[in-house]
Amino acid sequence: MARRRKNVTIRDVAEDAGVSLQTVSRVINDGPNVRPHLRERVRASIKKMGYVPSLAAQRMSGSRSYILLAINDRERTLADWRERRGTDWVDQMLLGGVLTGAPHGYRMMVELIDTRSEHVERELGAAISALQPDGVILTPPHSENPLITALLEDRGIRFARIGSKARGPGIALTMGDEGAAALATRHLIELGHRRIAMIAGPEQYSLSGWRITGWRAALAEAGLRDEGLLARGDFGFESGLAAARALIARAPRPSAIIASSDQMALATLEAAREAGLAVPDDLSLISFDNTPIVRFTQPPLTAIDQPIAETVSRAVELLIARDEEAGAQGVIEVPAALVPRSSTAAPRAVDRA
Amino acid sequence: MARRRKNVTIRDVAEDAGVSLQTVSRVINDGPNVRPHLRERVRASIKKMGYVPSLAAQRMSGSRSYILLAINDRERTLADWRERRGTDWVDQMLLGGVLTGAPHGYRMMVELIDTRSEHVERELGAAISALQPDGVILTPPHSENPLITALLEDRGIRFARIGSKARGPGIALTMGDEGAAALATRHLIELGHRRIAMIAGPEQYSLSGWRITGWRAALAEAGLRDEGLLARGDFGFESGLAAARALIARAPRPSAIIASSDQMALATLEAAREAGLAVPDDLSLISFDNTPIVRFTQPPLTAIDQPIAETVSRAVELLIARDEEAGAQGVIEVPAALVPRSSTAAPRAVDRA
DNA sequence: ACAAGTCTTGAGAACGCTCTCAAAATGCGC
DNA sequence: GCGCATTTTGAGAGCGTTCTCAAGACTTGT
Repeated sequence: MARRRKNVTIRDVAEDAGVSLQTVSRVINDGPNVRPHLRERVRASIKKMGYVPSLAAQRMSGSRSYILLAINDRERTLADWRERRGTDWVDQMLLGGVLTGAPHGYRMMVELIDTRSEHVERELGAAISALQPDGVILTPPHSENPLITALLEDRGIRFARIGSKARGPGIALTMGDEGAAALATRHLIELGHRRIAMIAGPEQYSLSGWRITGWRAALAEAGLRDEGLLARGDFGFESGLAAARALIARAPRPSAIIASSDQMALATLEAAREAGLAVPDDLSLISFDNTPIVRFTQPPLTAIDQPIAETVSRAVELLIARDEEAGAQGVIEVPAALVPRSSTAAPRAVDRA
Repeated sequence: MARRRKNVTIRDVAEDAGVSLQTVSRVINDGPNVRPHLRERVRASIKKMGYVPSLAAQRMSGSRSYILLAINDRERTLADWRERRGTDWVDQMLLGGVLTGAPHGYRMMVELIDTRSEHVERELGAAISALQPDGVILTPPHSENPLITALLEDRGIRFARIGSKARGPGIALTMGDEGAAALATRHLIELGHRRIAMIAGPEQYSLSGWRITGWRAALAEAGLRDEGLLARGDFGFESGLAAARALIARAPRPSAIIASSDQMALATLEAAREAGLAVPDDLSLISFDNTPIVRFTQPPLTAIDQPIAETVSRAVELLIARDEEAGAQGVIEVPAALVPRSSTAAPRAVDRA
C-alpha cells in the first residue's frame, strides 16, 4: 500500500500560480500586502490543486500549531467510565470545539487524564511537549488543579478553565452553577415546596460548593432555611442512591430533591421507588446535566441543561483570538437553563403543612 | 504570556548525554545498533530533561506521523446529535483508541463528518492533507462509503472499517451483527417466544442487513419464520416509535421485539406503554448498543453490548503494526455479548398459543 | 522629474526530527 | 595479530512551512 499520490505542497501551488512560495503563504494566512489579482490567482491554484497546508509543517516553522488540546477526566476502566460519568461531555466538547475551530483551521485533540494519578503533571507535560498546542481547555476537576495550571503557566500556554469561577491564570468560563441551582430551587419554591433537599457533588469540585450556595440563596430569598437537607455524592449512581435514601429517611421528609448529576438523579428515582414514593406526586426531582438519559426515564426528569458545547465553543473562540484581556475580564458565564419535564409538580397538601 | 521555558529538543539531550543527535534518535525509536551503555546514558538524559519528541518534527522528517484519525458521523445540530445517536461512540472510541495507541506514541484525533453532505470527500481529503495520519478508523456508515475508501486507497493510507463485513480495501472489523442478532433471537426462543419481531436500522448501514440475516437464521433453526415481523427505523427515537407502533398493531401481535438501537428500544418501551402492554410480561424487548441509558429504564433492558472500545483497540493495534496481512485475513470479529436484564421473560400463556 | 517614503515580492535561514550514507570501531577466523 | 565482515557512530541533507530581511515596484509631495 504505497503512497500513490504525493501530497500537494505549497511549492506546487507557487509554481502553478507563477509566484513565489512566500506569496502563497501570505494568501493562506490572509496576510497583508498582496495585490488583489495575485491573491485571486493563488486562491484559484489552491482550489484547483486541492492544496491544504500540512499542520506539521506549519507548526514547525510558525509560532502556531493550530491544535487545541482538551483535557478530560479518565476513568480507569470502561465500567467506571459508564458508572460514574454517564455524561456526554466528550461528545459535546467535540461538537462545540470542532465546529468552532474548523473555520479558523484549528483542530482539537482530546487527552484523557486520570485526576487521581500522581502522574498528572507528567502525562500532561508529555502531551504538551508532543503536540505543542496553541491552547488547552480544562474541564472539571482539572480546571482548578494547581499542579496543572502552574504547569501551563510555566510553559506559557494559554488555557481555559471550564466550570470554574476562581480568578487566576487562564480564562475562566462557568456555566453559572450558583445561578442554575438557584433557578432549580426557585422553580420548586414556586410550585409550593418548602423542604427542598440537595444532593451535592464532591468537595473536590468547586462547582459543588457554588451549587450549594445558589440553593441556600434561593431558599433564603423565600424566607426558608436549608434544614440540613444536604447530602453528598461523587456524581455516580451508587453514591446517589445512598444520599437519596438518607434524605428520604429524614423526618419530616423533603418534598423535593435537587440532584447534582443525572446519575444521582436516576438513583434518587430508584430510592423513591424503594420507599414507595411517587415522582412527582410524593417527591419532586430536578437533575443536573440533562444528558439524553433523563428524557426517557419514568417520569422524564426536569433538568438543568449544561451548555457544554456552547461553553467550549466560546472557550475556543477566545483561545484562538489570543485575546489577552479575556483572562482579565474575569469570569465568563454561559448560563445554564432549566428544562421542565414531568418530575416536578406541586407537593401534596399534607407535605405543604 | 510569553513562552517561558523553551522546549527541550533532541539536540539538548544529545549534548547532555555526550552523543550525536542521531544516536538519541535511535534510542527514541528503539532502533538497532546502539551499545547498551550508551543507550542507558541517553535514556537517563531523556528522563532527566523531560524530553518528549515533537510530533510535528517527527512527522516532518520521518515517514510516520504518529496520528490516527477516527471518522465519526456528525449530526448537523446538537439536538439532532442527541436525538439520533444517544450512543457513546465517541467516548468509547477514545477510550479504546487512546489507551491502546498511547504506549506506542500514537495519538488519536476525531473528525466529525456529515455523511449526508456532498462534501464528504473534500472534508476528509482536507483532514488527511492537514494531518497526514498513519491510519484512519472508519465507523458506520462511513465504513462502506466507496467515495471514502477510494480516497483513502488513492492516498495510500491504511484504514480500518468498523462494523463492516465487506471484504475490500482496508481492514474490516465487525462486532458480529449477524451472530449478535441470532444470539438475541435464540434467547427469546428459549424463553418460549414464537412471534419475534425486529426493528432494523436503515438500509444504508450494511449491519442492518446482517442483523436481519441473523434474526431469520435463528428463527429458522427453531423451525420458525419471520412472519413479516420486520420494521425499519433510522436508529432515532421517533422512527423507532413509528416502527414499534406498527409492529404492536399487528394481529396476532408479536410477543417480543428486538430493536436495533437503544433509542429505538426506548421508543418501543413508550409504544408498549401507550398500548397498555407491560414489559416484559406482555412484550419482551431486547436492545442493541447497551449505552448507559438502558440500565435505568423501567424495566432495565436486556441488551446486546457492542464492544466498541475493544474493537477500536484492536483496529489501532493492527494499524500501528502495519500488519500487511491483516486486510487479507478477511474480517476480524470482536463478538458482541448479550447482557440479560429485566425486559425479557417468558411470554404469557395466551401468547404462546 | 526627483527624493523619500510605502507597498509588494522574493530569497534564504530556521524549526526539530529522521533518512541516507560514509567513517570509525569492533568482532571473527585463521 | 592480520584482513575481512559486521556493528556502531556521526555528518549532512531534507521534510513543508513561516520568519526575517533585503530588493524592487509603486506612490506621493514638491
